[in-house]
Amino acid sequence: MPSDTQTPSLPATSFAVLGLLSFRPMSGYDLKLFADRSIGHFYWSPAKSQIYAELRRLKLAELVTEELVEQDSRPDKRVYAITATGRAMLANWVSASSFEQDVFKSTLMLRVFLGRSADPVALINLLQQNLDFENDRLVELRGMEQQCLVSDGDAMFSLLTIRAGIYLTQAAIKWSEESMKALEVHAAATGTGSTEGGKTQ
Amino acid sequence: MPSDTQTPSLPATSFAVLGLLSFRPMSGYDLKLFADRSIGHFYWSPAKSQIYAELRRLKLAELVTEELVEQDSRPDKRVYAITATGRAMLANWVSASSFEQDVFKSTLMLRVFLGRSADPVALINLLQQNLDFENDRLVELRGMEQQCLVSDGDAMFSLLTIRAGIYLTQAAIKWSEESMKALEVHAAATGTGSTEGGKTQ
DNA sequence: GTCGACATGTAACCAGTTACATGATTAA
DNA sequence: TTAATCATGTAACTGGTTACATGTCGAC
Repeated sequence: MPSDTQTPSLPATSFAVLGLLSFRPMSGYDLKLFADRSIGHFYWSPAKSQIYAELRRLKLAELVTEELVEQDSRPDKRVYAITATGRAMLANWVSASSFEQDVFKSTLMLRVFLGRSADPVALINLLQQNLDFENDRLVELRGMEQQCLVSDGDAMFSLLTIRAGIYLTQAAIKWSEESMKALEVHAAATGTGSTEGGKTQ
Repeated sequence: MPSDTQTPSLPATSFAVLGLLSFRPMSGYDLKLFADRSIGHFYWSPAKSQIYAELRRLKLAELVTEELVEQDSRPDKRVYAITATGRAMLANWVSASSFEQDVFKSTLMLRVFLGRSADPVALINLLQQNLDFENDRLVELRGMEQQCLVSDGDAMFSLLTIRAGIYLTQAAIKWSEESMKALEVHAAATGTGSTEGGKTQ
């Protein structure tokens, strides 16, 4: 029936915001906090300026309603709630029959690819930084995984995305370790780096 | 010595192009082809319009030189070559002491996170699509890995980035399979999908 | 003569970020 | 009074994409 009455084709970001509002009505401020600690962990966190922009757009498209809530112990705020149309649009987008390619860009990988133009030791340092970072991230994700496991109810979908983060992080850790080893062998073989003289800066 | 005589702070894309030119001089057209089959496999492939734009920028910054090459069997072309300054800038960027966060955005993960708003069966189909895609990709990467292993010389850095792709893809495959299973159990438990009546569209 | 590879670009647009700007309320 | 949290936005910019536009040359 609805076929293409309208397909303004909103970007994924809009659906991210709309999707968060499907959990409960929120203000832009709340949304930013909620986004950072939910989809922020696997996807990304839009800047607050963008969240406010998305809310205006969603309101214009009548996918959410805006209500001015006056508070006495805090500044007034605008609370947004998803509409029936919004829920329908959301369900439609989430259950789409095909999906966009992932976007993945790693300047670390680019640097490694261009490694012949670099000091191997510097590259090893970068990989160590990355390893530390990914290890921390893994601990954090493990904590979140536990929280999901003890909670009941809707936690399943969160759990799945956390698991994605865990597997991806494990892969990154494995890669960093392996690459560091390879570069150490390479540095030793070509005699670059620490064995060499000064060259501090 | 050079400290900060200039740090125009070019984006990673500029260094990607500059880095490719460090292998050999190329035209914009060549660069696009080369990018797609090198950094395109792990990082991303800039649109050709952007490559030409980057070349203009790099030329302006005197990191590359432009030479008009007249051809008789083909249209004339502009061939770009990295300069000494360019090589220095590149080496500096590649061996930086810190690096930018990876950019990773997956609308599939977003959809899974918002899965409670969707038909589980549709979600399972999406995961199956993803699984097929990642499996193909893994085969492709394995092929590239073999090519690196049989070739000698500079192949090491390529090999490392291919391995990154392999580990990441394996993680994605594991996740897709696991998530599909979880969603099937969920669909069966809540009685959504195939057991239900019509609801074709 | 027209198709495909080679070759280079422009214009319009859009998603998204950072920095800036404002202001209420409360607790220290 | 001053800092922190709550709260909402604007302006300027940039990185990047798609669609469009143009043209050479060789092969069929």
